[in-house]
Amino acid sequence: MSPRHSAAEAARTRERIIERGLDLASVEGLEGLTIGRLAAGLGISKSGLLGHFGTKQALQLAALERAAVIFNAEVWRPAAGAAPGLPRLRAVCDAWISYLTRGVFPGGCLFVSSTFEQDGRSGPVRALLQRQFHAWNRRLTAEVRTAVANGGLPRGTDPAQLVFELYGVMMSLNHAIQLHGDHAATTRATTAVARLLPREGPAARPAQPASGGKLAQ
Amino acid sequence: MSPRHSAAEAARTRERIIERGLDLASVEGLEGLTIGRLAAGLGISKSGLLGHFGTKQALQLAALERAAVIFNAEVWRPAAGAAPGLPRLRAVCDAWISYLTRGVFPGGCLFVSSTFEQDGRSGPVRALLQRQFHAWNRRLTAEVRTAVANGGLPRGTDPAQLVFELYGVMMSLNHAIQLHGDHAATTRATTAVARLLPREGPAARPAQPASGGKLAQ
DNA sequence: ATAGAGTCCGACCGATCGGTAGCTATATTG
DNA sequence: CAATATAGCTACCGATCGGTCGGACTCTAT
Repeated sequence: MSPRHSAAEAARTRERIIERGLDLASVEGLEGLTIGRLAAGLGISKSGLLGHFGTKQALQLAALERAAVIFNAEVWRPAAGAAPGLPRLRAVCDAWISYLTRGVFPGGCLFVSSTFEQDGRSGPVRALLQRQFHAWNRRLTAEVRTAVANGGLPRGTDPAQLVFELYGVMMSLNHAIQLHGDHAATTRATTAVARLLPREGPAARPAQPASGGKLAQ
Repeated sequence: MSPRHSAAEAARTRERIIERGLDLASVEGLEGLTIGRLAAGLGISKSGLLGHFGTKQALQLAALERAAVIFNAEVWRPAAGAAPGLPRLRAVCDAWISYLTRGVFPGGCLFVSSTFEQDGRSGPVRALLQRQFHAWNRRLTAEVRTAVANGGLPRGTDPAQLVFELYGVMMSLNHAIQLHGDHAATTRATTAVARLLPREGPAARPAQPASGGKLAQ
């Protein structure tokens, strides 16, 4: 059969560990990602697994880095082709909602669950999470500023405020899907985003506080 | 000294366990609420602690019930005196924001952290969380309906949509405070709520998508 | 052909997990 | 005062935690 101790296979083993680890972590949390269970699920030994990372913490960090790659591919890349400013912002939100609705991670967005698990602690894992959120924050904020600059959003818009509210929509969506299995929340998230990112004409939409009835598809 | 084995003292011991357990759980999560650490922190033995609850799960459930009492006292009761409908809704949101900002639980709102920890699992703890969220949901939704009925909110308002968005604001606030220590988020949450719950005249406020500049104090 | 590097394993470590058994000390009840 | 109930203790259980160690094995470089 295939060689089981070659260098090429080792890289693939590392991949398998991280991929499976992501699924496990999104359900059980970064702390619940235990080496024994992960190894058993992969059919390898604990020491064989740990040989690739050294410590559990290194494994957690590797999982978070990989999660960022996936998030980027799922949420940012599909929107990268859109025009800078409001159109791209809307594309990002569409992809973001789709990413949460499809359940790319079985236990919900790994960053959301990890955040609420790691806040109140300290150490490299929490520090990495902070940096990752900060980076995503800056990307979104910059895009909002672009939208304001080229007229997509009204001049008085506060970028940090808008990003704060967009985060809220996505967290509420993640919560509704994961705890209640409520898929109607996808529509609500879409509606909320549509109200936060109005159609091109700044004065075109009266923007009811919570638009009911038929949704804005 | 004080008797150490009386029935009256036992009730107080139980109280101490739950109170300390709440603090621990809000930081470490409901799973990280381990019997050994909790007992050590209280200066009692594991078996002495477990005698009050029987199992860890019973302790978790007791902690959640108590958390609901505290949440109720912090968020609902201060607003109960306000006029039904929009005024009470605004009072609830004010109290809610204050509750999150003051850090009543050191690790952030216990329900928020527990939710993201327990989703993807099953069992009585998750079931209780679902029921508690559901109950709070119904309370908020009913209040929104009242506000619509007595003219505080525009007629087309979708209660579930509005509650969904309010949840998002609070989760985003909890996230910003706990992960980033960002207290400017309190102002942003207030701004977001002010836009979701407009002043009495339904057509009085143009409702910019993300009000910048001076905040609505 | 042989030496070295790297992969993976089984066995094991001390610590901690949730939980149990049996006991002592106290409070309450008669 | 005697009997009962119970709060809390020490000591312990099997399971699992993250992690270490030495060796078996495969590949690669010389």
